[in-house]
Amino acid sequence: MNPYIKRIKDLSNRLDPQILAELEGGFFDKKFSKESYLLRPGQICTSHLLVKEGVARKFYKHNEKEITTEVYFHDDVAVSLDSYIMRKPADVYIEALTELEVTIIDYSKFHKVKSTYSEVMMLDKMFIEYYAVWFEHRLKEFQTLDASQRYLKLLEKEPKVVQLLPVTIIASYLNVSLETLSRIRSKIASR
Amino acid sequence: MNPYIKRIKDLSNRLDPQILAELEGGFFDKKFSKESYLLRPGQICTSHLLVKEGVARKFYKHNEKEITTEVYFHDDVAVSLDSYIMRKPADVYIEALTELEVTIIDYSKFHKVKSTYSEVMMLDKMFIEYYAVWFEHRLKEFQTLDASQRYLKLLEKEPKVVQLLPVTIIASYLNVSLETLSRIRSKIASR
DNA sequence: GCAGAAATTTGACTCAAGTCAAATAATCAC
DNA sequence: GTGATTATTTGACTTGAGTCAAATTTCTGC
Repeated sequence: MNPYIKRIKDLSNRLDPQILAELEGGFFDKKFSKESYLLRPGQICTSHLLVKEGVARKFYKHNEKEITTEVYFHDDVAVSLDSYIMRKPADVYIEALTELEVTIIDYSKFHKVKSTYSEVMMLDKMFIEYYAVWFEHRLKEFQTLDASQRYLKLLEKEPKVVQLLPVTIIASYLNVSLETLSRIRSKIASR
Repeated sequence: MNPYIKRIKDLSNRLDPQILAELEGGFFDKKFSKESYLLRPGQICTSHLLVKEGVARKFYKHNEKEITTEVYFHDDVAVSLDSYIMRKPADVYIEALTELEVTIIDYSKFHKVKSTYSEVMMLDKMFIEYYAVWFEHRLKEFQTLDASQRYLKLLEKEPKVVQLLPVTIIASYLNVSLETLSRIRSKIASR
């Protein structure tokens, strides 16, 4: 696990029991079936979705083509930041790639607890910080690496994505065509 | 000005005078000469730099090539998020492109005020949220637009960048070669 | 186990954008 | 102003990655 995420988790676990109790009042669990959507364009994203079991992804459509921006596994948080923060309709889908179980952290309840306890506000801020830095790195990958380098980096940093997901989705995450990804893989295999 | 940034500014102005006074104790102004660096790789970024006068940019080097990630004008905040948040050595330069005057917001002082006043923590969080969403949009531009479309979008969203900066820097911001940018411009001019 | 569907690979061709080199144009120092 | 330096444009060529089409492999349900 990323050390910053680990720090956020540790701090969360050490919160005052009183606060934890209040927080959990705003959590509830929900199951989604494979291929169903947790969020669609046009909806406002009013919660954070903490993945308990299964795999999900976020993607958007551009000229009929799907572009996957994130893949979520156990303990990852799925959210359309843009929609959640700006309180405007989302332009992305969040989709269950398998049977999925999530904990839903509702905005309004969470917001109240944050305003009361600055420790919670701080944890929320740390989560966004992590997100911002993650985006910065991902942008850098697109600016500096070609298709095969991006694939190798993914293999190194997120092997689960490569192992568990179909080529279509891996390709859309790397922003290359199916065919190119297939060629990259065969070239690597033949080395 | 972006509406979310406007909201942050309005809220800042409406802070309790007591808080404002404490905050300003941690601010100080500094001048930089053209082509000097406000931050270099290896240094830890321990402050936010609020531009009062002049233009600056952030860039990194990749295989000898400079890649400009952001350009800062009056009222923009320059910071290496990665270094500032993770408290680790930066891998970017922040450079004065003109004579430059900035207000330096020191980490440790700012941190103290944030822990005391949750309104300030909240404003800081809003700033990061803005940053994260900005990065998300910029990433999307690289994933969906070709070189000329990126140029046209920059012209539309940040005309000052195109008007005030040399082609070298505009090209490195769009992540295209000098020559390609030059060809894009001549093609657009001849329409 | 087999037919049909879906996913993946391979081939042939195209094109956006890069590189290297040379030519202009703009800017600066004196 | 003039020559020198720097910035920008133009030309010729190369290449990474896309598209469309066909072949092959893998996965289904029955």
